[in-house]
Amino acid sequence: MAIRVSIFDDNKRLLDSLNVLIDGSPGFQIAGTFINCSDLESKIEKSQPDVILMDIEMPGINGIEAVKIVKHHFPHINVLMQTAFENDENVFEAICAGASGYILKNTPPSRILECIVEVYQGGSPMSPSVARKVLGFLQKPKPEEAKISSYENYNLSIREKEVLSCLVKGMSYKMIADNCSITYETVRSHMKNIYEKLHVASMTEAVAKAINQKIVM
Amino acid sequence: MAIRVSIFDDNKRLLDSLNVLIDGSPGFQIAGTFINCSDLESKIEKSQPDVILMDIEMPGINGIEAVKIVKHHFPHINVLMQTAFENDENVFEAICAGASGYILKNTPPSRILECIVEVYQGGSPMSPSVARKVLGFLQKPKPEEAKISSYENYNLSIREKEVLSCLVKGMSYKMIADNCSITYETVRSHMKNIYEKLHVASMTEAVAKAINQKIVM
DNA sequence: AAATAAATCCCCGAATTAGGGGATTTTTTG
DNA sequence: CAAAAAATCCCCTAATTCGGGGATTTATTT
Repeated sequence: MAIRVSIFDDNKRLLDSLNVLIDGSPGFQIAGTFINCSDLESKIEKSQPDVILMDIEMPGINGIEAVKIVKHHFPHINVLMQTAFENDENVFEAICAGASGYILKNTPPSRILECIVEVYQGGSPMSPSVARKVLGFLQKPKPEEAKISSYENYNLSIREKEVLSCLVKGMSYKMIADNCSITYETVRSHMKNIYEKLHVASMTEAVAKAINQKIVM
Repeated sequence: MAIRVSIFDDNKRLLDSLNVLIDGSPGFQIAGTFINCSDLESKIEKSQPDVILMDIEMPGINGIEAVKIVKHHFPHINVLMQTAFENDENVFEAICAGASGYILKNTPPSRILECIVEVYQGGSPMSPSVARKVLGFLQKPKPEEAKISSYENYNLSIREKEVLSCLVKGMSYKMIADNCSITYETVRSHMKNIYEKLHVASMTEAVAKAINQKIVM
């Protein structure tokens, strides 16, 4: 049984050549070709595709919005994104939106067919340069965390961090005192030091800074 | 100039066949073949590879540990991981460790050569099924966030959100009143409503919840 | 048109926090 | 070992926040 493919691309010429390519290849069948995403759901319901080939740059509803809609209403349909430009935000957003693959428009026709099959089989073909960006998203978080904890080291003492984390949980001085088995006055003392080290002057500021700067987890 | 490739694989037979494949292909050159990662740094220094083909499952230092060492001492060398099993943890860890590509052992020889070139050129070739897992890592966090903002909709009014965001910035009631051009008492009134909607009873709790639940940005 | 929600304002008293002073005892470290 | 840092405790006053009451004027929705 042939893989049914619907294509969304505002470039009429490209749309046609993809149509010819896919429909003319054994094992593939064009379910529908569309130059925009208006009335997207009915277009999909009528064409009943197994795989959608989606251009990112489109007037009106763009490819990323479209993927969100598709995955929301037809989660079983796998979407292969196609783009001329590979900028970080687009790649990231498309993936988060639920795209199953991401290839560049300069991908050779034979490879496009392979990618459609791979997507259909549950894989996620990506152009190597796109894949590198994707790996970057996963690898980045590491150094950032390192930066935060090394760059802005407020060098709070262990007790101070403990008190601060109690504060973030919403405890009052009294509760913190109880929790840490120290007196109210000691809590106050720690708080004063925390304020000085964090350069803040209120509980709320301290909490906000503690969370945002990931001083406490 | 040929791409210099070093291979690490504990399977002697596979190592030999990869050696023959790569060294026998134009544009490629074997820099070294090794059945384990002991004394890794000197092995790399002596062989001077452009790309490393690294098996994950190895006795002693495994492939993931090895990547970490490689990327730490020779960040310019791109590592292509190769594995028989594609379990989530390995994929994730290898990527975080700094691997540039990740292919399965059943990848056909011609494709392996392509992948080496892609890695060498700064791309990140991945077997489609691996890529799908990688996308999964990025897509997972989303639904959580979506849950938080849709599931737990505290339906704060616009003014309440405004007040809350001032609070998160560390403002006092007075400052908020000034900032929003309302009286101190109105701020209090909003705060009471916020506390009720958020199910909290102090500024600190409100701030912590606002940040953690991403109610304000 | 009536009901609901949002936004605004007011008062009181009790509780909590902030800022300014201290001081003592452990640890840690040069 | 001496100096520095961390952790503990205390008092006073001023400022701020919290939990109860209210009330009025706009939107918004039904």
